[in-house]
Amino acid sequence: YWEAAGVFHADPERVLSGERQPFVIPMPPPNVTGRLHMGHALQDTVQDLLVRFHRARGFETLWIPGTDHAGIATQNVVERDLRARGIERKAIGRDAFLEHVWSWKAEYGGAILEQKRRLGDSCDWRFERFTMDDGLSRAVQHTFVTLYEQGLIYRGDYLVNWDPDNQTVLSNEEVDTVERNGSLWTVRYPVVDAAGQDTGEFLRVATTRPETIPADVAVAVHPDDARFTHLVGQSVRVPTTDRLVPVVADDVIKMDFGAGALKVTPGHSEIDFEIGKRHNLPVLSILNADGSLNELAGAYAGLDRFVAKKQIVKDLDALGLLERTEDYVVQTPVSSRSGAVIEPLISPQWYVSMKPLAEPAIAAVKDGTVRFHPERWQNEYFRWLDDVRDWPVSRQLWWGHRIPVWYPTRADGTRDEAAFVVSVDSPGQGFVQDDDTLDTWFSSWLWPFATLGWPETAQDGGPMPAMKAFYPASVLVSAHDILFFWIARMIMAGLHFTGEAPFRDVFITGMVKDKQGRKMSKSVGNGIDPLDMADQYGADAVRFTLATLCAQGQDIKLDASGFEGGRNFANKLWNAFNVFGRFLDTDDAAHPTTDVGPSPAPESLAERWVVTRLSETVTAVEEALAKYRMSEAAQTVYDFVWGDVCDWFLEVSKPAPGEAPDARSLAFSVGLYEDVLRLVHPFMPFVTEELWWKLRPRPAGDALAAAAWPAPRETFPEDAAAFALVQGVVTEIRQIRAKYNVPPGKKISAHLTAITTWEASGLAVDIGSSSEAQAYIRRMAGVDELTVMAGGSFAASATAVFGQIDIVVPLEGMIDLDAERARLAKEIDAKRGFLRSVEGKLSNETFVSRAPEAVVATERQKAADAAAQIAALEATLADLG
RNA sequence: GGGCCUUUAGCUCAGCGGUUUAGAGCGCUCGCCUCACACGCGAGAGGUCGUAGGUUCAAAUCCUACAAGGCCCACCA
Repeated sequence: YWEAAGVFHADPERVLSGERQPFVIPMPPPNVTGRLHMGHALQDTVQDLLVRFHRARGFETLWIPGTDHAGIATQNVVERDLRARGIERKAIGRDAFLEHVWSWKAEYGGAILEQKRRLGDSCDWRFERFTMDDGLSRAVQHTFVTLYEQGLIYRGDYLVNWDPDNQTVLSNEEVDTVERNGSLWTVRYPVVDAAGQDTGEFLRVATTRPETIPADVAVAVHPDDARFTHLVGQSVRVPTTDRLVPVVADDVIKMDFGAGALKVTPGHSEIDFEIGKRHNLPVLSILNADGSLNELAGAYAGLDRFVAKKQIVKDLDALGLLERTEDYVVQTPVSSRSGAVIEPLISPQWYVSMKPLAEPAIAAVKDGTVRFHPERWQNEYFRWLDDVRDWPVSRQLWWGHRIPVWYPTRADGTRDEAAFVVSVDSPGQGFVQDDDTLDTWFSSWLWPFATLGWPETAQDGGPMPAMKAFYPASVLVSAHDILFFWIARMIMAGLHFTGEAPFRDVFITGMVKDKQGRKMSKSVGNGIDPLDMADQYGADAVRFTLATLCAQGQDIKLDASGFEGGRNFANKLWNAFNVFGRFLDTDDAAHPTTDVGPSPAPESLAERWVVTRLSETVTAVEEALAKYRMSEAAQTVYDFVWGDVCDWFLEVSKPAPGEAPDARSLAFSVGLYEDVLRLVHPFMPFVTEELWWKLRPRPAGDALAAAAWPAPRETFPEDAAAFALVQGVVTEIRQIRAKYNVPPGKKISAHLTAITTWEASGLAVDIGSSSEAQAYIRRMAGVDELTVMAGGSFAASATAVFGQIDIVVPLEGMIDLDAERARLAKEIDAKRGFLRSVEGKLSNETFVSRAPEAVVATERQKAADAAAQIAALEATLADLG
């Protein structure tokens, strides 16, 4: 219904005309292969909460949905799928394979967004984008060419992280380091003289990777290491290959580690690569793309790297060159995708120069253009950007944006790699395109603006209307695991290509963990499926519970039973409606047939109290959401609905058994409940929408999802205080009843003597003359005979009379005059101290200028309240005197 | 090796630029199928705020050190 009515549509015109302010969230696009997990559910709950809240407040609100083509992940899924049907990717070739991927995408690619709709995500689905659709693809090509022209993309032979399983390069961020049990071998390298003869001396080298020995080009020692100074400049014989390599001195060598000497293998190790550059050493690469050894490895050629390792150790031992084998925990790099052990490998790849992009991105966060919530994540962000490395963007995959680089073909059919042309379209006949595709993040980093039409331009040459109206976005909601992959890069791309940061706020949610604090994962089987939970408890329950748990920045330990709380709350909301709703005239579809009319002004004490509480709650929720305190907002709503509306308002105002409410109070209840539904709707859209239609007959299209946030209502502080006093008296009497085991149905008599402090402290409540207050007390505390004496005596008591026994019980805490004076004096003292501190804060210029306005206003209010309370307390004390 | 986070009730956690009696949910105890709701109602028990110092009229909150647990980054072969 919502979607059919276009409730979630955002219209650029309303922003461009100045009619409305925009509020925009770009949804982090999930992988097309993905299935909704709890992390999505959490982030979507937060996003939808913010989106519905702003929509209700009159913002032109746009939540842009979409999916990511997810290069490696998708290629693997489809490849596996095909293999199960006996089809090999390489056998069918690139074009046929891509056709399979596209048809796979057509069939299954929409699943995750469907799942998000079940959660009630209020996206404008007309804006749905896919990172490989035409528009985004053009943006990607354009970006690559532009960066190349600006000198920010280059091709080079560098050591890359090679995944032999997927046979592609990975960025550093895609590589995890895990500890594995391995060995540290000490190997003897025979020292040779100038004539190439063994001197009989050995240089001992420690290594965890003996399979790379055939690629050694030197042995390095520390220049200050007296043990080896005589060897520097000499040569050693590389075991198993008998090549002669020099001994070099380099101060990165740690003298106290292993044997104090390092075998230098620039083709297969990062530090060695650096050492090699410093000493002008050649680079030997002995690995094939699939992880087997090549012909340079001599006898080991063709063996898999792990087999070769064992074989070489065995051979070294046989040659008498293996001195020692120790158990050793090896820090092993593995692919975060495939789990394969990563090999550092020399290979030609395309790189983006990151330093020039990083500098403006750092500045944008330093000067507050982009703000992180919680703030501490900016430190992580700076740490990464300060030390950012160039980004290898080419991937040896078929599924992705093909690199817009073209090579001329020579007469013999080979390509001239040196004469490449960088261009979106083919330069013409005789050119072939680079085989590689771009890293999947190379499209996602353009997401906030490429989804709005960038780099297309309007007729007048300016940005497209959607771009003009909805860029930059308001907030980005994500978890910290893609801070570097995505968030930082989006900020860089936004600033570089559009001149503006792509969003103002970044809200980083915690990660959802299992009950024991472990990451939820398929392999461990500890995941809780949000859709199962939605089936079991309802989507609203899932949403509300997640909002409740979404405290700023903390990871969330989730237990499936937690959703019961959300379910119970939804149920409470529903049942509360019945208290008055069952008195409405309805048709067969349970929809009201007559309108009870506009909500009348509050009359009774309870009505004036509840309206006041509503206003306070609305303000509190607004403040909490402005600060991204989701759990606090949810808690505030919960307390108001359950604690105030249900436990008190409905209990004191509902009709007695067998009676019906009068028309006026029914109209009041309907009006109040409408506001309650407006308030709860962003958290629980489904139940509230359903109930919305049960309150009044409404014209089609008058959906709650399109309705306004509760309008400010008049507040009645004195009545609110009076009602609070009634609550206090009721609670006191209930305690007495519980203490003396008075049966619940038994009516008792109560005699109250009001004490002066109530009056003097500004709460001028004369229960004795308020028949309303007395009625509430009778009803809520099970009292039939109630007598009240106002003022005069400071001894207050309630007398409970039941059966044959009379008991006189003092109302606790209200009798001892001296204690009362002391308490008052202490309270005045504390209040004065408090007032001093608030005034101090307010006179602090940095605080006043830097804190949000709402916070300063709250502080001023606190000061005013405190001053008033001090005056009241002093009056009371004087009165007691 | 650097950096960050956490430590508050039996459990999971709030507690925000220090100030009233440190809160919630779940669990627990007692009493209730009271005509919206037992997915509920009423009343309760339960806390040396990790430890030790310091600043302050005042500290769970700010500072220092320590302890325990977790996370991120980094080229000890």
